[in-house]
Amino acid sequence: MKKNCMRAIPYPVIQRLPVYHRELTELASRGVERINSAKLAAKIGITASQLRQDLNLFGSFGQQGYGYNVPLLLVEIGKILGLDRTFEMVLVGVGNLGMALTRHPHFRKRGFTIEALFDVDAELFRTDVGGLPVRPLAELAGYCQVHQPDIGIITTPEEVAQPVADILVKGGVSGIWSFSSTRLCVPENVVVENINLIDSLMSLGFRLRQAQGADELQTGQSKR
Amino acid sequence: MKKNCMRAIPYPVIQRLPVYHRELTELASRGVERINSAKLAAKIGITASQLRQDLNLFGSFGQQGYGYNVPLLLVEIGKILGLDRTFEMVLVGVGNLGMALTRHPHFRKRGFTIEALFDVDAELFRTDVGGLPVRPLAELAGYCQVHQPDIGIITTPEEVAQPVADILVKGGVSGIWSFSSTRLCVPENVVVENINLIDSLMSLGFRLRQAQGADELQTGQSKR
DNA sequence: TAGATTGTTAATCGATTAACAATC
DNA sequence: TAGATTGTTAATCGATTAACAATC
Repeated sequence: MKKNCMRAIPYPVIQRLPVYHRELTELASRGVERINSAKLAAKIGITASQLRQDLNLFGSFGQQGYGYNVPLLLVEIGKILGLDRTFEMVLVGVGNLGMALTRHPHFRKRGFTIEALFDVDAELFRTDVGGLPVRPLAELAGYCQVHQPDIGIITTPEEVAQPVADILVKGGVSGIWSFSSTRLCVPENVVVENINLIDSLMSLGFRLRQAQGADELQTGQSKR
Repeated sequence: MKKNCMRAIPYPVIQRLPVYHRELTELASRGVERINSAKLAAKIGITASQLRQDLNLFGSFGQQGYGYNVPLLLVEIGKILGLDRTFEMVLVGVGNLGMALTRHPHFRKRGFTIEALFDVDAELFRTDVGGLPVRPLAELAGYCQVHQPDIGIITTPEEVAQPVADILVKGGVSGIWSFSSTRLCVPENVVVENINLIDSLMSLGFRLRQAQGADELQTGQSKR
């Protein structure tokens, strides 16, 4: 019983979908057949209301008085997430992080495969990362024309993130997974997902201080 | 003119603070002396209202009719983010990602320094990553007692993320920067910042499909 | 002073939570 | 059938945006 015309899904919901998928995978692997929203939500750390609200954006997968069938719900969420297809990716910037991502085995398992690597450093052209040759950046545009990758991964230095994004966009990728701090300018039909390590660390630093500040207040050692 | 007692800062605000800091750093480096909320907000891609609202959670840093003094605001936000201090970190799990993070030069620049590396793989004990020796995991607890690191970085396989977190918590870290998918159970005084690469990629995949679905609708090629 | 722009209050919007009728 | 639990509507909460008086 699919929902109508798929209105835009709120970003917070999108972020929870992989979490649901992982939890259900775990349950299914343990042979659990059936679960209700209260228990599943508790495992994830959200309310049952929110879980049901989220699922019902996509359809009605449960049954009153019974709950949800684990394997069935797992399949449905997999479909929603597009795990029934594969995404071809190219990676630009074969530094430490780029290499680590290339060698990361988990992406392929979920249907995200890195098909080609690009860099400007001629030293790297001889090397081989995770079984893939490193190609000159100059070949990126041509490669995209021929192979039509879905996603471009940007792990370059800041200064070239935007120009690389431009090449990828011209090359026709539909999505960019960027690890740079630069807010990329791309046409609105291109989706950008950003992972910003420094920002994440700075947020952590802030919250750390805040927590410690709170501790101090509790122990009566406020700074003011 | 500092704000009173620092109520809990909403997480969305915390996430924007590093963005403000970066943009101001850029402006300052170009020698810009003064900026108003409208222009700064436009650069970042938010509303002027939001920017002013955010800043005023921490104090009044601007001046009516003038705007904000760039170097001054930069310093203030640096203080808010705790960039006037350093955070000592230990990293557990010296795989591809762990090594990449260790060699990443930007963290140190912002006051986040990785002081020690731990792993279970005896092969690694001989190697040296970014000038640091890799120590046996068994030494982690002892190391924490002696050196009192602020933050523990977890880049281990999923299965050991929680046990490692437990050791770190016992060792007295105030924050954990985790790259695992496991939702870590820690006492509430310990702050966890999670970066989940697979989830991020799956979100991107979903949005990609959604965007492509929308395109199809536009061109009249809906699937139903 | 007049113009610009903040700090801050009020209005809107969206997401989360609560409640409950529908129904398996 | 009676009990359980969903799907869904209504209420609440929080964050964003708009508006404007204060003021440099």
